[in-house]
Amino acid sequence: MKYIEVALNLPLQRSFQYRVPADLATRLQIGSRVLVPFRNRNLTGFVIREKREEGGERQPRDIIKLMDDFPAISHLLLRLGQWISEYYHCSLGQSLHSMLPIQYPLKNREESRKVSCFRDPAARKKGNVFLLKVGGTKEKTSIFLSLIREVLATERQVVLVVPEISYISSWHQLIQSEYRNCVAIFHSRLTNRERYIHWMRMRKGEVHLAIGTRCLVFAPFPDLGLIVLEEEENVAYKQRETPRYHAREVAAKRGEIEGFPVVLMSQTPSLESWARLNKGEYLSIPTLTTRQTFPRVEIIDLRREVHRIFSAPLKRAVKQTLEKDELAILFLDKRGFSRYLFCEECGEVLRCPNCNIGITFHLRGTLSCHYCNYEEQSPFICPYCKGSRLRGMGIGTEQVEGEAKMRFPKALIRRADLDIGSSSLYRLVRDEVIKGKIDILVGTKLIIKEEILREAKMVGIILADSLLNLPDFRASERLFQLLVKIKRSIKREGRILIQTYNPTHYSLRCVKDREEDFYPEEMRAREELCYPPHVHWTRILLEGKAKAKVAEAGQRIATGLDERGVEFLGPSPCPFTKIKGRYRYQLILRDDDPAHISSFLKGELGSSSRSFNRVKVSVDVDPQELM
DNA sequence: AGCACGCCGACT
DNA sequence: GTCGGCGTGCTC
Repeated sequence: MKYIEVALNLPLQRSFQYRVPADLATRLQIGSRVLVPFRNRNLTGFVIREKREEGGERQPRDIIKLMDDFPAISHLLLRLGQWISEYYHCSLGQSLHSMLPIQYPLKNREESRKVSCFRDPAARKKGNVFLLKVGGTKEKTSIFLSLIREVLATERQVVLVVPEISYISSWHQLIQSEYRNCVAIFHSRLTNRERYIHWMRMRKGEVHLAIGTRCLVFAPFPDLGLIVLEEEENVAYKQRETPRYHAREVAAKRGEIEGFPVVLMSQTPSLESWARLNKGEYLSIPTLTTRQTFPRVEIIDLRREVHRIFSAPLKRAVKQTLEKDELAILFLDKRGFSRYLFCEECGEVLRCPNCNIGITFHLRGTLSCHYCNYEEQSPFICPYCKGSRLRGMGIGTEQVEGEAKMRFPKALIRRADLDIGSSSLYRLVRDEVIKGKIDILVGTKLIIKEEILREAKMVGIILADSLLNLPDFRASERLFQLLVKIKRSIKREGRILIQTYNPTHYSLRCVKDREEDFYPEEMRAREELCYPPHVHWTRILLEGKAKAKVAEAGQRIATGLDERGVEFLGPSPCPFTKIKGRYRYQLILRDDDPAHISSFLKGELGSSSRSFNRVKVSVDVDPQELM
């Protein structure tokens, strides 16, 4: 091998050619990581092709060194990377780079038995995706254990992917008892060294099981036999930076390439997965429909209540819960005391100077922006008209906490939201909950986790409308999923009280009465408006400091889309029009033909993006967030 | 993505 | 007269 093509972690469609010095030629393979000179700096890249002779008119530069003792990426993972770069419209270098979150050189210390990472999957049957609708935690864990027993018996390895780090420890404990010391853990908060150790144990086949977050779909196991995703509908499975992949889609593709099944577990599948199951693209795994008694769900019509935070029924329910010395949870997805300050004299709302959105009032006497963390002292007079009648509008968790303290002075009340900060504080609250030290827990989505919910006897949703009225077509689905999760996780004889101004909404009705009615009804609503999963969406997000330029870039893209006959919406300002000083516009491509879209993105956008001066263009395929 | 190059406006 | 913003082009 004299010449090679190298994919670099740059937003460039092309790869680059280098010459391989003779002493390295024998050790270098497709998928090897190399250090190469690039302009005036050195970059690591992946060997994606061999070349017998140089293609260009000028002599390519030499590679500097081979990073590892063995190829970091198998040819099967390389194929997966190619699929990611095509489907999610990023460069191959970018997708390969995100598959290997290791900086250290990979050393093959003891000259181990040659691990075959390069087996031929052709003989294997096609990978299939199964949707497993689970009723409760016990059912979920028992099915999972029997699945892995089956696969491990065939000497192949198993990966369990969870949405976030906090889910890992309970699974680990569950598995430890049966599979001591043969489980790898993988997530972004490991140290470089830990990550290296776990990665190597997987790669060498020293462990047969791994639990971790999103990036574990790239686990380097030599002979992977199963990927299980827990809570497949969770938004955290979508990566927010390039490559903006969805772990569910990547897992399914890897299963197809390597010939193993993928199991999606959920109590409330995403509408996407439900639709695929109905079309026969996914298969279902029959479950032991153990009909268990569920907590009672009560919907409280706030229009008929005097108090907005503690309606009469909610107050009674909390009181009863405290009398029985049980835990009550009060949920509201807004931090702070008041959501914004409003001047009753001139009508102005105090806004964040960087983000142009209402700035949240906190009891510590500050106004803080929840998007950019800008903070200032809360003024006593209106900065616009010097009036003195500033009023807080909208409720936040601090206000709920305050009200609760006033009404239940003897209760031990804790608030848990991002304002109490780090994960160590979360663990503290969790441990207090488990030890039964807390009477009332007030919090945001941060506390909607099984390990906390299962200790609760009562959950009060302070204002369901705050989730329902978000400018996102998935708002109904997300609310439904959240409520069902609460319903399945808290104590059986428990109660859920949902306060709302919209008591007849189908998300609420279905949680209360017949859960299975939700999917067809939501599906109809989506079809009418051409929303996913009926069509695929691709979002083009434009960001820049000069508003006019951002809008202009949007217009130019719109013109290009028109010329190619791509069906799209926009350009329009995003619901959050300005974040961290940057104006934001978006276009939604909703063409049914992915070829249309990809030819546009590759051609028009790829070549002309540099002329969109000072405007950052990003493409998000199957977006999960449209704010 | 970076970074160099080259073009026009306001300043030690 | 130059410093430096910003648009453009290139990277084996």
